[in-house]
Amino acid sequence: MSSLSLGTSKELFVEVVLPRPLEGTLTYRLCIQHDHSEAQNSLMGAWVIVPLGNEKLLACIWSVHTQSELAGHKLKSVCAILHWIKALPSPLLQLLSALSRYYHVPLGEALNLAMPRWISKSAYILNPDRGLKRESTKQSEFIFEQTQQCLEDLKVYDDLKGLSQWMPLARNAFPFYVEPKEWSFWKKSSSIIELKVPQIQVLPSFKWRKQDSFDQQFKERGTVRELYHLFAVQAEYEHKEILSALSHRQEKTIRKTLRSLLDQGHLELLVSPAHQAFQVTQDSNQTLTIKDHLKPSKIENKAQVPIVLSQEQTDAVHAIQAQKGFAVSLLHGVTGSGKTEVYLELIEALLEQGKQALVLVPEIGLTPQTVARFKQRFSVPIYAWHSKLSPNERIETWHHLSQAKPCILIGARSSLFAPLHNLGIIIVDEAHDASYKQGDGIRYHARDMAILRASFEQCPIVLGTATPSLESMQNAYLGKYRLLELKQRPTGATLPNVKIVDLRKHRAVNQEATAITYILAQAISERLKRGEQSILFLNRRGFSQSIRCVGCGYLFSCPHCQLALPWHLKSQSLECHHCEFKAMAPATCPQCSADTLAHTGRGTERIEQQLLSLFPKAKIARLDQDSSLGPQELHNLMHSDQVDILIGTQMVTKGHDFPRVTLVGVIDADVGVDLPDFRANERSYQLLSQVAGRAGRAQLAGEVIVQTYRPQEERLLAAMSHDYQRFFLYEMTLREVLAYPPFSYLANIRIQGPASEHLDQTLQLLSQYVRNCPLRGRGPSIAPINMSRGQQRWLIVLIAEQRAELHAELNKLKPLLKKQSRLGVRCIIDIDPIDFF
DNA sequence: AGCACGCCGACT
DNA sequence: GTCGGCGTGCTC
Repeated sequence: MSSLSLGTSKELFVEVVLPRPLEGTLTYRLCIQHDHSEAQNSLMGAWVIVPLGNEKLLACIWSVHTQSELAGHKLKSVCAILHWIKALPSPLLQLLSALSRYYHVPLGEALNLAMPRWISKSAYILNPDRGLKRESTKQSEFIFEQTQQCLEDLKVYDDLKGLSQWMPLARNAFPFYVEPKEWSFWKKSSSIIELKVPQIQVLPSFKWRKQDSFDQQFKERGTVRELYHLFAVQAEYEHKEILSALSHRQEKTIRKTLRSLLDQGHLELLVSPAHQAFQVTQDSNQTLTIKDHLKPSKIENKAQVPIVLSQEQTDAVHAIQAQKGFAVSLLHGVTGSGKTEVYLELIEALLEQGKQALVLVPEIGLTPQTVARFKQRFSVPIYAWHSKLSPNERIETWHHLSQAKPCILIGARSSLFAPLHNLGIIIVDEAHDASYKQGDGIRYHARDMAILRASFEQCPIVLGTATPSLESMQNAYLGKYRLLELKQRPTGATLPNVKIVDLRKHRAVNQEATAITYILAQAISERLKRGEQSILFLNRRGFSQSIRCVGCGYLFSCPHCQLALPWHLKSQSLECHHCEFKAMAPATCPQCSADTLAHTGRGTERIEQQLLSLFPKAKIARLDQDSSLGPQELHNLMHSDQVDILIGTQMVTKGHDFPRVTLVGVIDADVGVDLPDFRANERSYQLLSQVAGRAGRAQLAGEVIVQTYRPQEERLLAAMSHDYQRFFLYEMTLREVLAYPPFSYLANIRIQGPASEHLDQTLQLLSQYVRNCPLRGRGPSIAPINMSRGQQRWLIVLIAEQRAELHAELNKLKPLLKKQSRLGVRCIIDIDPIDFF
């Protein structure tokens, strides 16, 4: 290299990942000022602005090199390093890379998962290209000259440049006055560029440059004079401080004066690093101030009563702690066996070592309760991370996590990609929960990615669940995971009694309440008398499954999805649960015009109605997606005894602890098992187990009554006898015979788009592929759920005995899918799918 | 993804 | 003769 004049400037080549569906990285030039050997390391994962085509994009540095094959060729340069956003930690880079390969997603798209996208509005940076030579069409020469002129006028340019280090500034964040005309000229002449980048709060301040020589003018005129007096006391003020010190003046006047002082060179503009800006902001309902957590952390156990773990719990904690570095533990404990105490104990030990903990929970719904529980115990900051965070909360959390101080992050799927810089443990709570699998976009499984992240972080990971997925349990038996069992409830509560009611033999209690047998009604009535609570579970919302004409058999179904249309009491209409379709039900059959329409099947709304007729004096609440009951509200209602009977869908099975519930009734234990999905049994088992666990969690003994048409099925019997082993052995046999996971590996290919020649062509090509494919394959078959507006959905399932085979085949197929995708036919690869619709 | 380039059909 | 459709390929 020729330009090593003083060794102060060095040219590097950086591989950059851009948020575009590009498979790999692109190479850019980067000049850094000081030749620190660390510089190269700190650049890994750094956030930068780079040019791509006509745009400037936020991107991430993947790797740094001193040479490149592409050197000498048309390489563009990095515009700016956004040094105030902490670089992605390298385990996260590794995770994205692995995810990209595993789920067959371009690296650039995977990057989106970890991008700091708290974009507020447009931000502006100085154009790095300005002053560079442009192609000499007359027009651009003209603009070039004008720009030069403009910059001459812009005396504060150096200040701005110093400020910027490419700091993006919103228009109103400029701390001094900018004429509207001037602003628009800057924009037109490309002196500044509009960007969509993560924008942070900027804390500009002003410094008086020449303290000794004050001009006469400052002693005379109003605002200038006041500013002079201000700066006589202290050389430097934050912009905000100046505004409040001169609050009797108009803000515009102050900004104008500041501008002129800047232009004359009396003032200097400074900007605090962003993370410092966040030290002053503070969440009012956070128990700790942020300043507190910046102090050397003192981890104290806030629990008033010392927590005594049972022998089983202690053993589990020790077993997990005995393993060094990366290790997966499967914590299998029945509901109420105290898994959370194990988590807390493990986390506490790691916080003491100065580490951070990540706790994954299935849905946002139960985050507040979990957060509360953790806050009760720990004095370190506890952050929640979910899609409903406001941009400000997101920015703050991001910066706090980056500080690498001990803290706990509790969040759903996406918190996996949060920039924790000192991760000590990952907990996956309710690890079997299907909501860990992302259902759209990048269809990753948070449980699996959590394991990968832990492996890159070299830290332990705990999968906690009462009903492990077959895959997880299989891995435990194969020795890949450490299996830890919690078999007892430390509170001493006994497991509930279970009664299975065969619907083929037992009639409904009366004509009004067709869904409730005499046995169940009797049990509810007893609870009412004793002042105890009951929960009734039915995994189907709405009033009825649909409406059928008894005369001709016509069934109302969704015109888009071809699925039965559930009828809703509240809206008095038919509502599709898969698309937006909604319609009023006519009084007569559209097919035979008879008035013999009748409701078929039953949903939670109908049960609610039947219960009201059966127990007119009882206080009844309903919990499902249609009821407006919030988690907090429900909690209050249940604990203040304002509810006698709670009826709901699977929402009632999650996370709650209601000590006064002594009866759980399952209205129909067979809902969902007839779906064309090999995991239907597993799901049903998990649901039933959870429901059964709701009864009798405290001192009062619990009872479970299950109504079913299939009292002999293993999923039911195993769930009711709290016998996971029994279910596991039974279901594994089935899976092995049918060669389904965990005995094979699946991928779905979803094809969707408007009906067209391209779609036909795609299907043709793919069906040809499936026929010649060495893997077992099904399809393309039309998906039962079709989308609205003439869209079609088709599905291909590929089944392989080895992971490697599957990936190899998909890699072969990918170019074709990509090509068709650009023809308006969306082709999506879904690895380890959980739904087959 | 966005965008430019390029190659064929219907219009001032 | 051009405008504009979309199929194709590239972006450092």
